[in-house]
Amino acid sequence: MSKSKDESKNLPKKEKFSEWYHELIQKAEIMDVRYPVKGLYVWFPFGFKIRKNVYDILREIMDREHDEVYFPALIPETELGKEGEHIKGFEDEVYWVTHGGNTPLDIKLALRPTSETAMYPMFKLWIRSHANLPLKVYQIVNTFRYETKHTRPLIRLREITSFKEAHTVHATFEEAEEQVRKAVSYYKEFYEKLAIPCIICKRPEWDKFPGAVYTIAFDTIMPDGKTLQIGTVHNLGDNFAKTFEITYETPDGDHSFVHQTCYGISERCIAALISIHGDDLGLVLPFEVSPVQIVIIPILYKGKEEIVLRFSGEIYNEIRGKYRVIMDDSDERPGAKYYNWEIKGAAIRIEVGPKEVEENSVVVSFRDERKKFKVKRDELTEKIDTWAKEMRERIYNKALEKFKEKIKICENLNEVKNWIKEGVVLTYMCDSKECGSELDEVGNVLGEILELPIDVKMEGKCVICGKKGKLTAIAKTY
RNA sequence: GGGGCCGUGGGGUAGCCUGGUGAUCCUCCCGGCUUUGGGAGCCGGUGACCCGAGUUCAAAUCUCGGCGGCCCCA
Repeated sequence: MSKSKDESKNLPKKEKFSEWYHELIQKAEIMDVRYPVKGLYVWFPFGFKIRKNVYDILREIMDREHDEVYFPALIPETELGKEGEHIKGFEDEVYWVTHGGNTPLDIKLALRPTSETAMYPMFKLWIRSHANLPLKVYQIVNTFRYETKHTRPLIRLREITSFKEAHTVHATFEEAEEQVRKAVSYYKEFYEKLAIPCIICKRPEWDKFPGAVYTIAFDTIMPDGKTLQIGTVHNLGDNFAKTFEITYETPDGDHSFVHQTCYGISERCIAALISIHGDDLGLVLPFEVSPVQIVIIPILYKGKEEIVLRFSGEIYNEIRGKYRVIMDDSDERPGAKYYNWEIKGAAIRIEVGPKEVEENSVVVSFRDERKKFKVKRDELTEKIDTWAKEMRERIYNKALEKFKEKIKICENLNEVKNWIKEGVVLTYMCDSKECGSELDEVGNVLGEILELPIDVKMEGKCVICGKKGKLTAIAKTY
């Protein structure tokens, strides 16, 4: 085996995160990056299966109290421009449809950068009385943003293909507040299932969603120490209600503006999934979302093919109804198959050779640990659920360890400036604008911490002025 | 926002400076033989100079523009 052969087959090491990510996306057949338009990528069948498994979880959570809907992708300029702050936040990155065939359109149509302005004129028609409230809907759609910065598959896209956006409407601000709390707990549950540790914080005033009263965001920490925003929850107050004249009749016959929230998660959740758990050999996925939960590899010695295939076939038939399982009886050597399924994150590998047939056992290996051990044939099926659960816990704990290593509590500005190059800074910040913008020049102020998977004191002295401050995260961001 | 580098079979590359040979090597892929417990071997095969304009007898190579990609700094 020559060195050059090795290099052309292997992934770059994960320490070179940017290269690793770029190649893994292709080698694991998640996305084809060769589509000839900047910022647009193609989902391969395998990648799309990951997407389906992940979004099935998200959908299950949403379906508990939201109805799924679909609003059009085109928004008339007249609606998009109604909310002043909102349009200011997006106008530089809107794609416009200006012609129907060769005929210029009277009113230009925007490809949705997000759907508030598509939905809310309709909400005005839907909502008439307090009996119509609350309204809770979601949709999973593509959205378009003309990104001028460096685009990256799943992370910075011109077409976001998988934006789950929920929109709710309530009678009062307090009810909207309650919905925000629920949304945060839903997203927490979602990311726990994906074994992704998150920082939950309240975005500073200058970084909130355009048109919102406030924004709560989920960020995770990528292997290079930069953070990735992977979910947002906005309390819109009655800002949009006033713009779009969404009112309801109260029980005593008055008319009031509604209060709204919206919250979203995009395919960045899959970027996080891949980046946080993957290793030098490829994808590592929690059992629940892996497209190949179990792969059976028969080891076919000459003359023994038949007994080995029969034995592994029986196992395959026994578990295939319950799990996503593949029997790899292709004409490759076992070692090559191991590598191929490791890059794709097959969670459990079962090896069956002549020895196992004789002993009535199998050899099992978990993708995250890569040790091999023997299991009795009859005990195999009943153990899978337990293994899956333990694997998710191991993966989460490992992710949490790495997460902790990249966070540091900084006592002074110098420490902040040094650590920002390595990872996420936690420090204390007062609510004055001056201190905020001073810190925002060092890194991006993610905001006041609401929740963290590690124990830290929530209040302290502002790192700039020394007055009373709150625990705040600062980081380089994607 | 500013700067730099690059575009050659499906993937990775040599060739470009100094224009002219049958465009190099690895991998993938296809067919055959053989083999199978961590990327086997041998034989045979398919497949490429980003697009457009220009210079020239002649362009992968030089010039300009477009499109696309990568990296660094703010």
